[in-house]
Amino acid sequence: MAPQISATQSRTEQGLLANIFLRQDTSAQPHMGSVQNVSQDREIFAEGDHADCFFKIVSGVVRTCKFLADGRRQIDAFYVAGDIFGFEAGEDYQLSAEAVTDCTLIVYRRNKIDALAGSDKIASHELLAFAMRGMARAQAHSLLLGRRSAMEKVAGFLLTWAQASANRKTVSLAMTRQDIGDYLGLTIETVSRTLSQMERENVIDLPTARQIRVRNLEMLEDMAA
Amino acid sequence: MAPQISATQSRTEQGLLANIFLRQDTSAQPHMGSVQNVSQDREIFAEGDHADCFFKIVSGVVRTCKFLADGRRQIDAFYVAGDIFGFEAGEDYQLSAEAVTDCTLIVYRRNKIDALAGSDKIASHELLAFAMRGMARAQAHSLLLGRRSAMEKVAGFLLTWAQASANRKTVSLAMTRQDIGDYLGLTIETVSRTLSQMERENVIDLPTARQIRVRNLEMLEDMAA
DNA sequence: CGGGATTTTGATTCCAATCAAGTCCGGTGG
DNA sequence: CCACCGGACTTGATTGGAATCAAAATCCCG
Repeated sequence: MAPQISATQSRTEQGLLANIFLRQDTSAQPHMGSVQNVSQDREIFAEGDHADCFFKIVSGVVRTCKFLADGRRQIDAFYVAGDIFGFEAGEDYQLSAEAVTDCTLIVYRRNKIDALAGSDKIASHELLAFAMRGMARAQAHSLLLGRRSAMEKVAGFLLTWAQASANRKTVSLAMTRQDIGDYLGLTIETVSRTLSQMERENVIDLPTARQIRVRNLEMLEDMAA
Repeated sequence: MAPQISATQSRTEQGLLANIFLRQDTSAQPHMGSVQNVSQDREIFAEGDHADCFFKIVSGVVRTCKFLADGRRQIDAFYVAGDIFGFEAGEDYQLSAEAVTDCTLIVYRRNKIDALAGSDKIASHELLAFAMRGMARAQAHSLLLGRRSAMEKVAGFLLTWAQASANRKTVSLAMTRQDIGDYLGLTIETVSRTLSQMERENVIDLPTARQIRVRNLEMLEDMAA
């Protein structure tokens, strides 16, 4: 199976990085990255596993998360088509990764990276840019979690997805309320109530639970504070 | 606002600094980094400033933070001697940086980095490692903020500093309760109450407000969940 | 010492969690 | 096609933990 990446490739920062690894990858060099399908809710890797691979998403949505002793789950990030995840500083994965939806992934062996980073000027530069943007993403998440109301968190979350969405008016959420709650540090009930309240205030429409139409973007931005 | 640095020294740094950037620097290359002193609570750079410099701490503590419209402040990170901060992916700083204590910093011009990253294998490799560690740090902060009790947050915070501290038994906090609260998403009252409760439970001693002696590390680790 | 900032402690309020029913699909089989 | 099932979601009532409001105690630093 030949990686079908062109459709999502041009997307954002990570597309740049992908160019490095994938520019010669049509099907002639399967060792550069093999394709793997993962079905919904399946684990891709677990916290503590040896991090010998990293992944690029062709299609689908992935979450990375940690599980606490008492069963609580915290989601660190969601990744969509074009994004790279599982790229670790140390030997082992610090987080687990799971498929939010059925996914198609390209798997890369990690050992190639060190070689590339040292030998290829452009590659090393873009690797650095990728890591820096990962840092910025994690920082943005921290800022979304600290001392903010449920309304501000949910509004911020929706804005992120609205911005990523091609059509800014309607956002399709691949994840459940539980996923959103575990990402924002809220319960499913609070997420649901907050969305309902936004609907009552004519900021959004909820045609279905997973479809969100932004009626008043400006008001939504104000809510995110 | 421009970096208001009560500054003076401009000697070359001699080895305290990033081994990568300066490993060949004995005294022959003063252009590599100048030294600056910043006094307590002074701003080092502001969110939105053009990010033409980054910094390495020789001594003192620095916080990076964001200010919300209503005056709330969120601290993203604390940096101590040896740490590098202000290293940005984009053109501008995403956060402000302020001196928690009087600080001595080494200032690097950012444009040198792109050159280094491309031309020097070892430098580019270590730059990448730095960025990846920054990502891991930001992720750890997110995990500390999401759906955790005040007790868990404060315990986690203390553990971080206890681990960094040479003598693990006594932690000297450079920052105020307000700083800790703004880092953990708690009020000063809650931070104070939580520390008091830990003292009542014989987990820590508080000889002074800023000195914390860990009496029962294991219990503290349990509290961090 | 003295005075202001920082920290601690106390009383009350409020937002989100928890507990508890419902409701709404989306799929499946009769 | 439709009735039913089960999971996901919404809504309601109550509780609980941290915020807020308020005041006292302590620590610096001159």
